[in-house]
Amino acid sequence: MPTENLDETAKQILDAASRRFLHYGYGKTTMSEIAQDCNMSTGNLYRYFPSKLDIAEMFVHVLRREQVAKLRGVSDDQALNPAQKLREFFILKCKIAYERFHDNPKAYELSVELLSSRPKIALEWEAAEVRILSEILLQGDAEGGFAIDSAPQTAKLLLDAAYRFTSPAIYHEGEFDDLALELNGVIDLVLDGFAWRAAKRSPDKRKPSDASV
Amino acid sequence: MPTENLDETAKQILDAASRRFLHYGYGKTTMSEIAQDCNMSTGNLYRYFPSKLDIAEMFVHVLRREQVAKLRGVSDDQALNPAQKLREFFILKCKIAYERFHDNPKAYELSVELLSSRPKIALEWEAAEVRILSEILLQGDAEGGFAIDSAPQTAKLLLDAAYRFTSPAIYHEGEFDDLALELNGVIDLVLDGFAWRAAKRSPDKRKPSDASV
DNA sequence: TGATTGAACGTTTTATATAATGCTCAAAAA
DNA sequence: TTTTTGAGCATTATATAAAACGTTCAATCA
Repeated sequence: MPTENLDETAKQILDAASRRFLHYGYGKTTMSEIAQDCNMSTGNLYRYFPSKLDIAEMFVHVLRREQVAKLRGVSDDQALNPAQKLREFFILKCKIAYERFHDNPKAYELSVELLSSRPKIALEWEAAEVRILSEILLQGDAEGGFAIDSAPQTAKLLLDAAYRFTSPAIYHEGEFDDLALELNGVIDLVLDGFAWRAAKRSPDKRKPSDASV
Repeated sequence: MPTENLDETAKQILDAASRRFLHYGYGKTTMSEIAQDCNMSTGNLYRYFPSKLDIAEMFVHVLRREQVAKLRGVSDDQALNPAQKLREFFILKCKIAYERFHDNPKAYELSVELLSSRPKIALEWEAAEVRILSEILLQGDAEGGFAIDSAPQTAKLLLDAAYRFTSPAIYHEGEFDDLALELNGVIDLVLDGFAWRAAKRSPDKRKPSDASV
C-alpha cells in the first residue's frame, strides 16, 4: 500500500482529506467536502478509493510510516549498542504515543476509529515493530549480551511489558518525563534479565564476545 | 469503608441493589426499584447512602475485597517460595481480570463507570496490590534471591510490566491459557532480572542465604 | 423527636422526527 | 471507450419532544 504508486488525482484526494481529517476529525469531514476541495463530484472519489474509510486508512498509513521510520532509525544508529537501542526504541515509542495523544487528538480519534473497524491493521503494526526489535535482539545476541532463544517471541514479550507506556489507547494524565522514568525502570529490569541469561549461557566468562550454541 | 459497620437496613439496600446491578447493570436499575425491593420509599434510601453511585461503590468494594483476599492468599501461602508467589500473584490477577470481563460483563461495566466518576479508587486498588507485592519482594530480598532497592517502587514497576495482561480495561479475544503463556514469559524475564541483581550484589556466591548491605 | 414518605424539581435518558451522509449507477461528457 | 457526473437510495447522524430518573424536602407517621 505505498503512497508513491498512487495516481496524481488520488494524491490530491488524500491531501484534501488529510487536511480536513486533521482540522475537523474523521466524522466531521464529508465526502462532498473532499470532492469540492478537489473540484470534482462525490461519485468520482470512488474511482480512486473504495470508501471513505480507505482514505482514512491511507492517511494513517502515511503517519504510521513516519513513526516506523523513526523507530528503525534507532535500530540503525551505529553509535548505540544493543542495550541502548532497546531503551531508545521504547522511550521513542512512548514519546510518539504520548505526543500524538496530547497534541494531535483528532489524529488519535481517527486511529481509534480505524482500528475498531479494521483490527487487522493493529496486527500489521505490531509485526513491523517485532521486526525492528528482533534485529536489535539478534544483534545483542550476537555480541553476547542478550542470549535470545526466539527473537520474534522475545520482541512480542517486550512490547507486552511496555504496553502500559506505549499503547496509544491508554490515557496518561501526568508529564512525559514521569512516564519515561517508570518505563526506564522496566527496561532496566528487562536488561538485567538478559544479562542473567547471557551469563547462564556461558558461565565461564562474564562478557563473552560471541554466543555459544 | 467496611461492610460490617453497615446498618441492617443498609445491608438490605446493598443486597437488593447488588442483585439488580448484576442482572440488569448499573444504568438499568433505578432507585425506585431498589426501594420497592426493600419495601420503602426512594427518599429513605438517602438516609443510608448519599447517592446511587455510593451504593455502587460499596458493591464493587465487596467484590474487590474478595479479589484482594485471594491475592493476599498467594502472598501468605507457605508452600510457595517468593518467585513462585510472584508468578502466582500475576497469573491470578490476570485470571480475575479475564473472568470478570468474560463471564460477568455487567459487573465489568459497573467498575468502568465507577472508575470514570471516582478515579481515586483506582489508586487505592493499586496501593493495595503494591502492599501485597512489596511483602513478596521483601521476602525474596531477605532470602537472597531478589535484591530489591525500594519494594513499593519495584512493585509498581511489576504492575506496569504486567498491565497488558491484568488490566480490566483491556479486552482479550483469545483464550486465557494463551494469555497466561505470554504473561509467564514476561515473569520469567523479570525473575531473571532479579537473579542478576542478586548475583551482582553478592558476586562470590551464586545462592547467598542472606543479603549483604 | 427521629424515621419515613412521596410529590416536586432539575437533569438525564429515551423515543421520534428530520436532516445529512456514504455510496451506487444510469446517463452525460470527454 | 473511458472518465465524470449528480440525482437517488439506504443508512447514519442530528435535533427535538416526551418520558424517566436521581435527588431533595416539607409534611406525615411512629
